[in-house]
Amino acid sequence: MKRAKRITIKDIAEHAGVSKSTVSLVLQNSPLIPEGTSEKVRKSIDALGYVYNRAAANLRTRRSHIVGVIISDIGNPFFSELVTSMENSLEPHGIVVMLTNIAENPERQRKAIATLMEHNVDGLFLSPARNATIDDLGPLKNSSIPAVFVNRYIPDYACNYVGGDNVLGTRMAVEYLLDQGHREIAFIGGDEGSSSRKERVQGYLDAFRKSGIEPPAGLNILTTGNRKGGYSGIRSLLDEGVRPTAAFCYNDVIALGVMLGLESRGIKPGGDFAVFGFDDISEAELWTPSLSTVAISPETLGKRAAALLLEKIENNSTNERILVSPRLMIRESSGDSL
Amino acid sequence: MKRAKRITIKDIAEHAGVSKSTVSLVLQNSPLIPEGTSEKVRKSIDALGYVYNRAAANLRTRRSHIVGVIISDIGNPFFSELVTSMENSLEPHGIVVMLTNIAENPERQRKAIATLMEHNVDGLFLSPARNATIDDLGPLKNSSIPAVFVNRYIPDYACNYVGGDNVLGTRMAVEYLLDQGHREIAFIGGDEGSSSRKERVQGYLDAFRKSGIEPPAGLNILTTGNRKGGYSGIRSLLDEGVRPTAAFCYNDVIALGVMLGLESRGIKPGGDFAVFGFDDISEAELWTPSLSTVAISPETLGKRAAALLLEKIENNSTNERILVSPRLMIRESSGDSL
DNA sequence: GTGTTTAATTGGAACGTTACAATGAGTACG
DNA sequence: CGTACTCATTGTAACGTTCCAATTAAACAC
Repeated sequence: MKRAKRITIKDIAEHAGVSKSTVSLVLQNSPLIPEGTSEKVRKSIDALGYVYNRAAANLRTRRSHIVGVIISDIGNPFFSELVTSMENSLEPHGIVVMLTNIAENPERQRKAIATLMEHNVDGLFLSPARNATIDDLGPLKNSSIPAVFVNRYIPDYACNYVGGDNVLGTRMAVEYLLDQGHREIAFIGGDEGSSSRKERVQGYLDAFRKSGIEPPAGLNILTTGNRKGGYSGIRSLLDEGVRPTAAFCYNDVIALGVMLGLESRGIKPGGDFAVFGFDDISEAELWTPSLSTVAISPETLGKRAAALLLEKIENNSTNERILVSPRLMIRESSGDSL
Repeated sequence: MKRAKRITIKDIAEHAGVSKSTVSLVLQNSPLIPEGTSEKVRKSIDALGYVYNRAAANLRTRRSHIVGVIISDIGNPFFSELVTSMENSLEPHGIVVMLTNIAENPERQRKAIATLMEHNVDGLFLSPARNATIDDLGPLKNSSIPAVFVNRYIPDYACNYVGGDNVLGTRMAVEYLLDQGHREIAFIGGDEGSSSRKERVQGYLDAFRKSGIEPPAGLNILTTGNRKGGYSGIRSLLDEGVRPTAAFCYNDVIALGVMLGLESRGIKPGGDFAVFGFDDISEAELWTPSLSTVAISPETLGKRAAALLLEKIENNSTNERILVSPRLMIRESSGDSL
């Protein structure tokens, strides 16, 4: 079956009795073209069912109107909300999103970057895989294409960055717990090496230090970043006989798992035990008990990131680093004071 | 700032002392090229930091290696899992995904289709907006580009389709509830006009009919498709004084809302009241009580859809309609028999 | 009328790749 | 030694746009 011949600008030029240059000008609605001509051309466009070929135009203009989005783990609702927000902010500018999920795999990240660059993206959002290093940036690292790192960044690599203020957010939450009278506060979850975990631990320690209280020992544990991680994390902690009164969790998903784990041991989160999360994913509010958490709205993050990238695409100036301040969402899971 | 001159196939041809045709052949690792030459070329590629320009190639080959994905609502985890699965199946084929979220808006759907077609996608996945009609397909409807409708389709429009078997799945669930002794079974949620709601209602009625039982009146209500919809839906039903003993919900998200709504009225889902969902999103299993539901795994759906689209891209044959059979996931929320 | 300005239109060279037909250099055969 | 092959390589015309310089047409001033 012969592939149907594509209708091109040239065909519609013939049909309308003008040159292809004129058609091109109409397409970009240039002020040079008087109403009469452009209407004639538009009629031919409808008549022949022409569809614009952006790839061809791209070749000439060096602007693809595509941005790449590389996400470490779309399974996580935080990231899917983030992507949605980016897409929403970009769509009005006629920019379309190429999405790649790398499932925390540096190898895939590398490949994704290469592929997106081959597709000529105008810019790139990158939420790098955990443990990714400069080498996992592939051809991006000595290219001039605008990139914005979101939510995570790569140590020792100068870049545009938009993220929540991890240190501040965690400190606020832990200070809140301290105010409530808690002392044995566990830090649960996340895995080593991620920059944001480091920052959150930092905030956790800062809160103690600023209050002149010695942080408890043996209560800082690593887990995988999903519900199961939180679930088994808290259980193994309890199994060791340690009995904290509160837990600050690396993120909401883990916190939900922690709550399930507590319940499975007959401990009532929000009643007997205070639980704090981080992210404010949409489940947080609707869970029973509702989850107290540090809100860095993925929506704001996406908006800021989009604005920043658009600006960098326009005029590629120096790198910027934007920290959006978190808000404390106090709900049922953090309970009343002791 | 002058935009850095792009390194092209021509530059590396010069550098390697061959013609650009040869370089092109190396790039496609053609068997015509002996090891020596290709190695020489590859060295130049590394040395100059060349990156392949797919848009240019595309112009010649008419294959973009892009597929478009249009999703009615990515906020819904079912769809984000679906997208993830598609992306995973496509990535090994060197195909990249262009994602557009249309937020159930037919206007945006139309625009999305047009934009993706301008970008020359090799194929299209489409989960159409509710109430979308043939007209909302824009240029797609008389184009020959392979499209696969997923999870929803447009009435009276011949197309490739991959979806769960809504009728069967719902019938299985409602038959289960009937077996348990329930008679006053509500059908909650979804909004009118969506084809999948119609099918699920169909299955609901079929179950009654096949058992020779008259379906209850006044228990079939519409809601918005999110948690809030389920929450307020069941509450307003209870407010009217109706007292069903079980609810089949249009989807899991609504079912979770229904459970919250029941609890807010002192009714214990799983104990006093049986709740069934549809979709088996990942929360279903982890909620308390865990949600009984009809599982159409978005992962399988995505895989099947990807396979189908790939095949259609290879050889555009006649339309196919694939229904994947659901599985019943019996968990706590459907309780014990009455 | 002629010359000058302004407004519309157009030809053709890019953009970076691939595909095809053509060329050249070996090698083998009779 | 000429012919016929094979194997590597290459020149060049596409692909569908945009952009620039050039052309034509129309409008105006004197």
